[in-house]
Parts: sequence; C-alpha cells; structure tokens
Amino acid sequence: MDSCWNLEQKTLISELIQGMELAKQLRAHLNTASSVETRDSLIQRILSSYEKSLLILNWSGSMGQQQQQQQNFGATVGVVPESPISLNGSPGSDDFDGRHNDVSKKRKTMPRWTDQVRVSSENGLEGPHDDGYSWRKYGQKDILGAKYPRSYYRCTYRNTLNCWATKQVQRSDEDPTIFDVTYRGLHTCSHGQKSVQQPASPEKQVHKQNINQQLQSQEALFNFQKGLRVNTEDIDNTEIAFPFSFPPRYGSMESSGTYSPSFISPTTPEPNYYVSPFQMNNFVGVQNLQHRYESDFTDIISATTSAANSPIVEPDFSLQSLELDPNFPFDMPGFFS
DNA sequence: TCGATTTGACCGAG
DNA sequence: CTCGGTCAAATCGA
Repeated sequence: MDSCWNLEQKTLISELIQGMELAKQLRAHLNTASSVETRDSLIQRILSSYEKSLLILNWSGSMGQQQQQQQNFGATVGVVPESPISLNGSPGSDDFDGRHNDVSKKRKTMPRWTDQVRVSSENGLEGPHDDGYSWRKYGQKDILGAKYPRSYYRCTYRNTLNCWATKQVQRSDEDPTIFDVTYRGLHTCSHGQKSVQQPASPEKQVHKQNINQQLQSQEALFNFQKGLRVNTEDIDNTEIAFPFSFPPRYGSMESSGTYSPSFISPTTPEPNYYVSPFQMNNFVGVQNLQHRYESDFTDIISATTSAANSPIVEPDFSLQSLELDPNFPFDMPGFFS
C-alpha cells in the first residue's frame, strides 16, 4: 500500500509541480509581449493541474473513508485498514459477487467529471482517437427530453483488471457537434497510459494511440485554447482521510479497436475523442470545450491543507504567482501523512 | 471463433 | 410509477 500511496502521491506532487512550473511560465509571460492566448493557455493548464490534484485527493479521501473496499478491489473486500492494493492486480483475486449493492455505492463515491468535446471534421480526426482508454460499450438509452441517445461505456478491463471506470457520452441537443462525455471513476487498470512517473510495465500497453498522443501532444497544446474552461462544482462527499490509495495510474490506453469514426451514425453518434482530465498532458486533437468536475470539491476545500509539507515542493514556490483561486486553502492537515 | 456492439429486459433510486 | 443505468442474449464482424 505504501508503494501505491507513494505513486499516487507522486502523481499528485507531479501535478502540483507542473502547476507551479506553468505558473512560473505565466509569470514570465506577463513580462513579455506574449499573446493573450498563450497566457490563457497557460492559465488553463495551471487550472487543470490543480483540478487534477484535487480530484485525486478527493477521490482517495473518499475511498479511504468509506468505500475503500471498492476501489481497486472491485468489491466485497473487507475493510482492511491499509490493505495493499494489488495494483496490477492479481486479476481474479478479489472476486465480486457484490455487484448489486457495491456497484451503486461505489458509483456514488467515484469521482465524476464532464468534458464537452466538439468534433469537427477539420479537427484532424483522421482516425478514431480516443481518450487513451479502452472502452467497451455496454448500453445505450434514450434520455427523456434529449434528442440523442446516451451511450454507456465501461473500461474494457473491468473484469480482468478490476477497473471500474465508466463514461457516458451524449450528443448535445443544441450543437450536434458537441458531445458531453461524463467520466466516472478513475482508471485503475494499467493499460495504455504512459505515465510520466511510472516505469511503465513492459506489457501490452503502449499502443499506437500512445504514440499518437505523444506526437500530437505538442500540437494539441495549440488546439487547447479558449475552448476549454474549467469549472468545479459539486463533488462528492468526503473528508480527507485517505489512508488509502488507488492504483497509480489513471489508466492507459489501448486500442479499443472497435471504435470507428462512425459518430456520424445516428445510432452511435459518439465520437471517440475526449480528453480525460487525467491526460491533459497528452491532448488529442480535439477541442475540449469544457471540463466539469463533479466530486465534492467543496469538502476538500473546506478542509485545510498544507502543501508546504511536501518535501518536493521547491522552496521558491509561491502562491502569489497563482491568483487562480484565492479561496483555496492549502492547509489540509495530514495531507501527505 | 472470439471479442465488441446492439438492444430489450431488468433493477434501483427517487 | 418513471427514468436512468446496467445486464446479458443475440448479433455483428474481423
């Protein structure tokens, strides 16, 4: 568990550091004649960094507090105080019979956020990009009052790796080129995502998409412009008590193969292009219009934190360069304990 | 043949 | 009861 927590911690720290670096860049830009868009882009990236950090914290907090058994384990695993999370997990080990009750509970505590993605043919959508994860469609529903049906996807590795991430895709009524993608849960599978701090298991994970993502990341940064807006709203409940951690990676990607550019199809209008908040470093060529986290940030924020506890935070880290959310208190007790 | 999608049935929450 | 979300058998397709 330690290792897991450390990984999570690293991710967290990595995000925070990145935010700091971006803030520095922004500061530098303020002294030059850089374009507004450049600055805006920096701001957005800074925000996303912190959003990610908060989401990670929030989620792990909620896990540790109430439903720790679910995450990583799929289900009915007793509440072991600091149960080690078999990250890569011995698939098959924790079995789940509790799919009735646990699932719904689990869902409630899962972090949830929404992206709005616009798809346009010019957007360089040659192929079916995806958000880096491998999804499997498991349902489609007509939603009351909505013109288009909503599609439901779950991680392909739900069964094998106990990854409970899901997402819903719904085409916007007003603008059919926009898709709302709601993610639920973080990926605990180790597929596909190349992670900065993770040694990356040599298995079957890095696929073409990863490569594509990498290639596109820089370019995508340019695309990642004004379209993206981050705003946080409600989040689930939670106190900060996360003695616990979820597996280090929020996913990875692997070709799901089956996704085809058939988003033109009336029945399966969803494109496969989204930007997961946890992959914002690896943008794909899609306009991400909006991020909406829904997980209890309020509680997180009401807690106190002390980022200064982080051994890794550079000494010259200064909040003043951020002015992003003056209301955010960095003083959660036991933040990194 | 096997994995993904489709789609109606089923279930729980409100 | 209604509705959103999920299951799972049938179907598709590589």
